[in-house]
Parts: sequence; C-alpha cells; structure tokens
Amino acid sequence: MPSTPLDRTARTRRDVLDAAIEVWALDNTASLGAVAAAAGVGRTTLNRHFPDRAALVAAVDAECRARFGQAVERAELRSGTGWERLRRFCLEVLSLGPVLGLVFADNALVDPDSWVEGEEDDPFALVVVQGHQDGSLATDLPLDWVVTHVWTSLFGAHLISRSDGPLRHEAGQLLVRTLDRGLAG
Amino acid sequence: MPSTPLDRTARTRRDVLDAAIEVWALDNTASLGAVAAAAGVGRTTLNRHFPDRAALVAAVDAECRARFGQAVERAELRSGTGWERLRRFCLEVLSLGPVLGLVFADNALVDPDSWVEGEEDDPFALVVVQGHQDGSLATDLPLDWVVTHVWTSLFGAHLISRSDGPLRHEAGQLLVRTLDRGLAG
DNA sequence: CCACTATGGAACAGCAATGTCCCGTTTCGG
DNA sequence: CCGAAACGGGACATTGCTGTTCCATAGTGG
Repeated sequence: MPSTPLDRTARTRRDVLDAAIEVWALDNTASLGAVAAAAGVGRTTLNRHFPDRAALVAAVDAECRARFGQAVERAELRSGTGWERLRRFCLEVLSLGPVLGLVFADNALVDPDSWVEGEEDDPFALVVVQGHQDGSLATDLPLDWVVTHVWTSLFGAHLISRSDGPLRHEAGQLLVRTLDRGLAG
Repeated sequence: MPSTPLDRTARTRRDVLDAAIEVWALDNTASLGAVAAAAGVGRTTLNRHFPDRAALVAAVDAECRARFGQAVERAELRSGTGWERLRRFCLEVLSLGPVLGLVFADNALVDPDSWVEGEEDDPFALVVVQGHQDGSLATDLPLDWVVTHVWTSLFGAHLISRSDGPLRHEAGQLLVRTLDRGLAG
C-alpha cells in the first residue's frame, strides 16, 4: 500500500478538520483563513483539501456525527434502567468537548437532528421512552420536554467544563446529580 | 410638546429596534438590509437613525437591558424564600420572548453579564444565595452551577415556547416543576 | 398653499471573505 | 541525486455587506 504520500495528505486533512472543530466551536462565523492559521496550514492548502466552505462544513458534520456515534456506543444504551442509560449517555456526550460547542451553536453548523430519521432512530429519545416505561423517569414530564431539557443542561455542563473555574472537573457530577433529582420518577 | 414630527421618528426608530431584536434573535449575523426589510423600512432610513451597526447593536442591548430590568421588577425578588423568588424570576424572564434568543446567542450581541458590576449586583445570583441560606435550594449545588443550569434551562423552555409543538404554552410550568425537583434543598 | 422633515431608491466606494491561479519551495520515495 | 507530490505565499476577480451621498417623494404643521 502507498505509505507516505497518502499519509501526509490524510494527516493535514485531519489537522484542518480538528482545527475547524476547535475554532468554529468558539465562533461559527470564523473565516477559513482563521481555520487554516489554527491548523498551521496555508489557506491554499485548506482549499486544496476542501474545495469550498460547504465541503469543509460537511466534513466537520461527518466527523462530529462519527464521534457522537462512538459516544453513544460507549454509553451502552441497552442495559439498565432508563435513568441509568440516560446518565451514561450524558457523561459520554459531555466528554465530546468542542463538538458540543458546534452542536449548541446558534445557526448550528452541526445538527444532531439531521443525523436521525425520526424519533424511532433517535437513541436519546429511546432512552427517555425506556425511562418512562420502567418508571425511572417522571411520567408527568413529556418526552419533548425531557429531551430539550437534558440537551440544554448538557450545554450548561459543557460551559462549566470549558470555563476556568474550580467546578471545571465536577461538571459531570453536578449535571447527573441535578438531573437525577429533576427528572427521576 | 412637539407631537407629530418627533413621534414619527421615535416610532420608526422603535420599529427598527423591534425588527432587529426579532431578526437577530433567529440569526445574529443577519445583514442590516434584512433588519430594515423586516422593519418595513429602507436601508437608508435605518442608517439615518443608527449611524452604523455598532450603534444599532448598542440600542438593542439597551432595550433588552431595560426589558430585563422590568422583568426583574415584576418578579419581586425581595419577598418569599429563595426558591419562590427564583420561580418568579424564571417565569418573568421566560416571558421576555425574543429577547432570550439574543441573550442565548453564540457570540451574544446582548450579554446580561455586562449589565451588572459583580456578583453582588446580579439579582439572579442574589436569589440563589438567598435560597442557599434559607435552605430552599440545595446547598450541595454550587452557586455558579445553579446559575448556569437555570440559565440553560430557561433556554430550553424558551426553545419549547417558540416551537409549534403542543407544549408551547406549558413550558413555564414544566420548567418550574423540573427545577423545583432538581434544585430544591 | 408652503416650508420642513422624514423617507425611499439609486449609485458609489471601501472592505473582508472567498475561490482560483501561478510559481517557487519543501518533502519524501526511488 | 532526481522527480513527483504536497505545501506556502502572492496576486487576482468576485461577491456580499457596509457606510455614504444625492435626489425625488410623501406626509405634516403653520
């Protein structure tokens, strides 16, 4: 197999991708020049790997989708009560770091809703349904509300994690504790 | 007092301001042309009332600050337990509508943090401190976490309110119920 | 009816971001 | 050492937003 030439292109491509995620997580309107600079790459090189802005955005979306999928895998959403699954889901998703900054962006470059066909494919919604059925999640809180509330709470925990405050490393624990009390059945 | 000439300018000024809040609540990068169109006004007229973009942003910030202040007034943050005050605060803030879209924007055009000197002036933080003291809010949840969590939960409720789903009118109730369970001491 | 003011439209130049092209340089395998 | 591939920088035209100016029109008060 071809070793070096392909490896080099793949590596710079990944550098640009990582830089885009990191930069756009903080400012989703940052210019391609800023992304290239953050990647330690010339703007020409960036355009060589990604013909236009849309191509880079698509690649970023695919990368985030992949990382999100891995987090869902790690969360083992097929064992335990609904709440236990939800708890693992939250901790795994929170560990995604800058990816969350893109998901929660205003005019999101990355939209998890576009990753699933309908409610039946959304691992998140399925977990909540499970919790409603086994009674580990309050049944007087509608599905849509729980989903939205957990997402925005994740956002809050993400903000705390990426801050420089003393709570930086406890965000996950605080999130789980608060959600447990707020949503338990 | 001067009636018509001044009234007209004041009215168009307010039209532009309202349009800016509404448009930027959905897309904080919308062009001035888009704002002018939404206000039913020529771009020239917009630039006549607000010399440049910064001036309009400042005016929007001031307007949001004023509406936020009125909401805080209505919330009567000086009576009841910390949790009761927090409950009223949330419901009043949630009623601000599009203003919340600006507050929660990514690179916020409007930042409530810039409205207060320090923690001692932040009505929100004071309410949480009160709740910690009178035991109506869980003392094992740090101030910063509670503040962030309530803000992001407000964001979630705001998303539900502005959606077209059946929960549109219950967002406030769901928010209060969830926060009560999640944060109560 | 007559000024006066606010408005709207058009045209203009400035600016930043984007996408493209060209060319010299670096890197790496043969 | 040599050649191919990847890279970096500079230059260019294009595009959309911005701020400005000029002029014609509509609405208002005297």
